[in-house]
Amino acid sequence: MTLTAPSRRSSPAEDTAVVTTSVVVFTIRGRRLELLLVGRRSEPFRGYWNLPGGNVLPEEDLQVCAERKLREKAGVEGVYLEQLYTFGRPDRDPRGRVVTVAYYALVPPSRLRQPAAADAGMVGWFALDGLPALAFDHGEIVGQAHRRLVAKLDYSTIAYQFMPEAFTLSQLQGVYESILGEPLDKRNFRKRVLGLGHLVETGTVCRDGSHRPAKLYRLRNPRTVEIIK
Amino acid sequence: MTLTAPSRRSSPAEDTAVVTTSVVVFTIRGRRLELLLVGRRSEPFRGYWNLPGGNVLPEEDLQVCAERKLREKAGVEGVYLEQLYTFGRPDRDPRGRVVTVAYYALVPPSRLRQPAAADAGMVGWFALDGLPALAFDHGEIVGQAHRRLVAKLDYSTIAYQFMPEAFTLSQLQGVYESILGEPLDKRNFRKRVLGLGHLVETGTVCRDGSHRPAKLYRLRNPRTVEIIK
DNA sequence: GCAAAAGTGTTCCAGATACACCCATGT
DNA sequence: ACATGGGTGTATCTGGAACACTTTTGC
Repeated sequence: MTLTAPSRRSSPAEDTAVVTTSVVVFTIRGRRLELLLVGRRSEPFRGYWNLPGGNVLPEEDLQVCAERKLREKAGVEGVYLEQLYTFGRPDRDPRGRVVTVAYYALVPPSRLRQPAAADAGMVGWFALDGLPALAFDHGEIVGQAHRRLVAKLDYSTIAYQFMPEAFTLSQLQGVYESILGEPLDKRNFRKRVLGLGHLVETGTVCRDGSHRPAKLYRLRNPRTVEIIK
Repeated sequence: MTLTAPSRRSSPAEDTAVVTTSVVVFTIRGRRLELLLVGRRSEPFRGYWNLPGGNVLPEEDLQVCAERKLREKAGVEGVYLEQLYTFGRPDRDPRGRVVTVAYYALVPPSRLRQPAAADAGMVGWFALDGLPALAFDHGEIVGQAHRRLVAKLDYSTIAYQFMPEAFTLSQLQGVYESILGEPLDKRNFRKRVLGLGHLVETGTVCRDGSHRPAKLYRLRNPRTVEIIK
């Protein structure tokens, strides 16, 4: 039934697969939604880009594996990370059976290390609408991650995960507009977002140009994503 | 539960795992949401119930594996089946590293075979609020499946997947009430559901008691689940 | 004629949308 | 003084929620 009895599992390679995690790491830079890719240096798909990821270690939890990849490739920890979908087509990797548990992560641009590469290897940030050809089925994974992100925008507070500790309402609106790809009405946006009561004024302001300073806000409950409406 | 793990079959050399699928098979019988469980005849968790599922075959797609389990244990094909989440805690199976890709399925009660068991083995339908203790982390899987189902109820037409070809609005309302666990207003329900335009009258009626016959409806696009609003 | 479920409209309220001007600052 | 983004209120529309009686049938 669910599992073959241990006694019958004579050949150890039988019914096993390599399990990996891949992470779609999103950030927002310059009002554009971008994601992190890693250049492949070996076959298959040498010279292509793919998502950061790798094998799940024998005693490692799936989520922990994704966190590790995030640390190794993006150099960040403690950011929003959610399981997305599991990809397991038998032919998706020419080397053999590989089942990939995909995650997506949201990184505030303020948390990006300056050389985006943490460990060795070629890594780079790419605008979502301007991706190179991706290895394996990673294009499909990216598409699914983006759809999930857009869907969650309007029934949760997930967008706040792109924000630094303190931020202005205009910055927050910019994040929404970057993900949705369309402009929003300023007054309605502010009315709605303040009406939800998730934000509190810090009391400080942000002066960053020759114009009126903007009030800074912070989350009432940082680190939590709430379902709204 | 106190099983020793003498045959713990982690393969330290290779990062491989046994990959299985498990399926939370929902149906609605007698205005109650029920799901299919299989009795375990061997250790670990002998005598407990668990979800139908089993190893993914070497050349088998994950979804195809779930469909196969659905056929073997529930005796149904072609019903709604969606990937739910992947469970991979290193210690979730005392025999070794097992990564389970969980699915959930919705079966119209009209499609249930009379002896619910297709192949050999003890299987049974259980009301969601009255489940026995489940093996492994299957209780957690069921909880997540139920939450997903409830969430999808009000932004998709997923409930229709429980309906036979032709059905009355009262039957459809009963399905919603069973899943949500609360009564709905008849007029508002009918107004909303007819307003969406997914249903068409068949022209026939259903006489099933000493009262006015009910109009039968069918889906404009059966087999598809649409996102609403 | 009575029991039992089918069928049907209106009012009300809340949340979304559309829309334009003054404010505080740096140069 | 002027350029720049910050900040604010109202009228309207739309979709959801509350709510009770008539209709058709079987017995």
